[in-house]
Amino acid sequence: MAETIYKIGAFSKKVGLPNSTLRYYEDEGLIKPHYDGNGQRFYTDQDIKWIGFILHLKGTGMRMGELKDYVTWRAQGDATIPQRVELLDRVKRNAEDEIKELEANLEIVRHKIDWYQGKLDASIDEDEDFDHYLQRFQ
Amino acid sequence: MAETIYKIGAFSKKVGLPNSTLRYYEDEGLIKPHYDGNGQRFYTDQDIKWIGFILHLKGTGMRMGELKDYVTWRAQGDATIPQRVELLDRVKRNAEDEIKELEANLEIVRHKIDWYQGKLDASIDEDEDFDHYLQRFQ
DNA sequence: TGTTGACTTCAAGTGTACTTGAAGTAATAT
DNA sequence: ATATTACTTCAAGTACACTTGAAGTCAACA
Repeated sequence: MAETIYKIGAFSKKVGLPNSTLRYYEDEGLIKPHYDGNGQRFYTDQDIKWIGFILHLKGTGMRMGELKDYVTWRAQGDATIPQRVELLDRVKRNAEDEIKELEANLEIVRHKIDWYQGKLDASIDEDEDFDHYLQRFQ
Repeated sequence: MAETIYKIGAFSKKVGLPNSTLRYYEDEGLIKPHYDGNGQRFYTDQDIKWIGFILHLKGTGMRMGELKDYVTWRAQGDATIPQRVELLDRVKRNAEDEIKELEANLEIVRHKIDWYQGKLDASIDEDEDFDHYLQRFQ
């Protein structure tokens, strides 16, 4: 089967990122599309996979700078695998911590919602209860 | 027992926010410290609790604008409880979604780490395996 | 052939949540 | 008394990750 190619507009729709972002990522060295005889970019299915992976990494909180490091290391071959693993592992731990924190804060918000809903049924003095409530989280 | 009061420096240490942030929050209407005869702010234990709650709300992703709404509604009394619950509930759902997304992305990163660690043991062709690996997430 | 739409580069602008700096007054410590 | 620290306001600056605008070239279709 022949290789499918995408110009920036088509690729943009395919991966769900605006053209501007694709150019920006290219400027930053995260993607390297090919260029045709007229100087227009085109992308392949390989690029779709790669962008997908980038988005997963970004989705765990990886920064542009770290992503750039990763790309650089990847281009340098297997010798840099330890660095890459270290980076991924740090990002992983950060994401895990973030989830824990989110869960904890979420728990407070859930309690507060419950408390308000109780208040909608039976009218209690707000200030006193709010204090009492908050004391549980100090 | 007499009421403990804190000037901004002491309060800053107590709640873990820089003075500048405390002034900023005040400008934005999130906190209302008292002022002494010399025009200097002071805070009470009430304010500590309130800041604590604010930080929990921010920790779930609530924006300044939403926080301002919340404060405004709170000042307006019980009639605005439905709005407050609606806001908290939206913030709650956003946080839950964010956690789910983080978990999903984290899963990809964990697999990738495992894969790299396998690669450190047995040398496999990177490009082929990377492709194969990525195909599982399309 | 013309016009619409997609593409190009490069610089400047945007939003969010602070953070820093300037310039000065007040309180505390030696 | 004086030096140091804490405080004040207000405006401007910062970081991050894009996003938009200007000014122009190229391609596709009626």
